[in-house]
Amino acid sequence: MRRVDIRANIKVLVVDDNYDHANGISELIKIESDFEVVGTAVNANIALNLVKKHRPDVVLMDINMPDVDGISAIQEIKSINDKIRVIAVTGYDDPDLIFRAMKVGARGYILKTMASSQLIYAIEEVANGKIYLPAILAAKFFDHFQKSFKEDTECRCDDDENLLSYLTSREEEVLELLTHGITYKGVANKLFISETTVKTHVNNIFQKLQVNDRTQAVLYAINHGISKRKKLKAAV
Amino acid sequence: MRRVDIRANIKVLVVDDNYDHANGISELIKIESDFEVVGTAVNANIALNLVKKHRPDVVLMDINMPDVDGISAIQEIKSINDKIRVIAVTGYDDPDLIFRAMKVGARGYILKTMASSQLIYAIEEVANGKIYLPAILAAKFFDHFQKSFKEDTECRCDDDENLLSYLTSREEEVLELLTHGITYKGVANKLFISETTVKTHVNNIFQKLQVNDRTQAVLYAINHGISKRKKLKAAV
DNA sequence: TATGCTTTAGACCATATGGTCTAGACCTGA
DNA sequence: TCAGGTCTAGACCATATGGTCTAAAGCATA
Repeated sequence: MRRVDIRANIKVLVVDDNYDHANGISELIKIESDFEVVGTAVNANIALNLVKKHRPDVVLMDINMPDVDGISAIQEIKSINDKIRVIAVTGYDDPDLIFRAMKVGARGYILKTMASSQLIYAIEEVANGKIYLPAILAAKFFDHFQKSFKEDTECRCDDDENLLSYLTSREEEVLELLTHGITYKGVANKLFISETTVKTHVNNIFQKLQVNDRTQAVLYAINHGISKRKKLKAAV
Repeated sequence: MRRVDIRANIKVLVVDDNYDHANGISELIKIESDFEVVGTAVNANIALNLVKKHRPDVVLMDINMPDVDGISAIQEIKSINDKIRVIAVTGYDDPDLIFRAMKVGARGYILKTMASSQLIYAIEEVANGKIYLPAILAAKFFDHFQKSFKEDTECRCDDDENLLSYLTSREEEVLELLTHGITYKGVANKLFISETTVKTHVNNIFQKLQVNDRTQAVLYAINHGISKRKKLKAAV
């Protein structure tokens, strides 16, 4: 398949709440590329209708900083048809904005200040299944991405060296069962030991985790990852 | 500052559990670039020591698929000095592996099958604060990234069976406090109501959630996202 | 106005839970 | 062999928790 064929087939929808901007971008695309502009929209509703009607390959979605609905609009477009590629267009290179746009499914992020040739290139790349995220923006995205996980792990795992590590294997077993919400009697039956033994274990667990009751112990276990999958399974 | 100056200043540490690979890569870097290879390591411990000793700008970290410790190794290096840039080197382009490597702080991801010129380029880019993630890998990364968030929102909200919706707002409030692991007395104080009222609410909660004790109720609340519901409600 | 739901709160009782102590059996590493 | 940790399990006691019932006050709405 020749390059020209691919280009010619790309259907683009332009969304920008500023009517002049929307038209300007449309014109620019028509002049500087072979893409087919299937429509321009000045708000999310029109955009959604046009998406349903024309099934564009790529949507250029303006996301204004103050009125952040562009993010939700991306989400809605993706929910109509997940295969439609969305490129976020904005004047802001705020890391969190980039992060949120990519999170909800944008495949590209371009600044309005960038050259028009970049826009054309971005559309082509994204239409071909690639990600368009210029170096500076990629760096900001990953900074934010990594920071968000760092905070996550810091407060969950390596904070106080995870008190869970002080538990013996038997105690872990008991605590694991408690996280299913079963009683001492239930634990005793499951482990084939007496109820008083369970109580002994549980008291030791409380000591080690520095908590006062089973609920707190269970919460500690879940928050400090006795097993991340168990958290999801956790009965009831 | 001239380009050559920058290149000459880049200190690289090579980590690969295969001794020959590690040396091979080191030699390659020495021959094909002006970077300074400050050491090669065949395991995480040696790597960490060399990191402390030489403070490299960039660490090329081999992460084997079966023995995924490379991920933890990246984490440890970042905890020693967050400014050190790590590039993950591996034979696998598994989306989850890419995701996890970037998550813990890798600034680049390169496949062993890629050309040596790419490796040199990657080191330079990353040393200069950029992200190195080839188009194909970026696409895989973002697919995984976006999917993980999609599942998150889907599995929590779409079960309209969510018994939490039957709770009154006061009951939700009580349950929310229970998820912090506090006692009836504590809840009573926080809400300025009597302990017996709390008990009444709690009993009603048990009925509605079809559980038998507070632990199960708390587990239900967590697994069915009591906090997320609030956010959604507030938004509407 | 009447009905129903929510929030409040009490009584009464049974049992589960938690705190503390002691102690035997078993295993392991010094 | 001995010390120390783990797992087991009992006693005893205080209190927190849960089950059930009743009921008043406030509020919405049909």
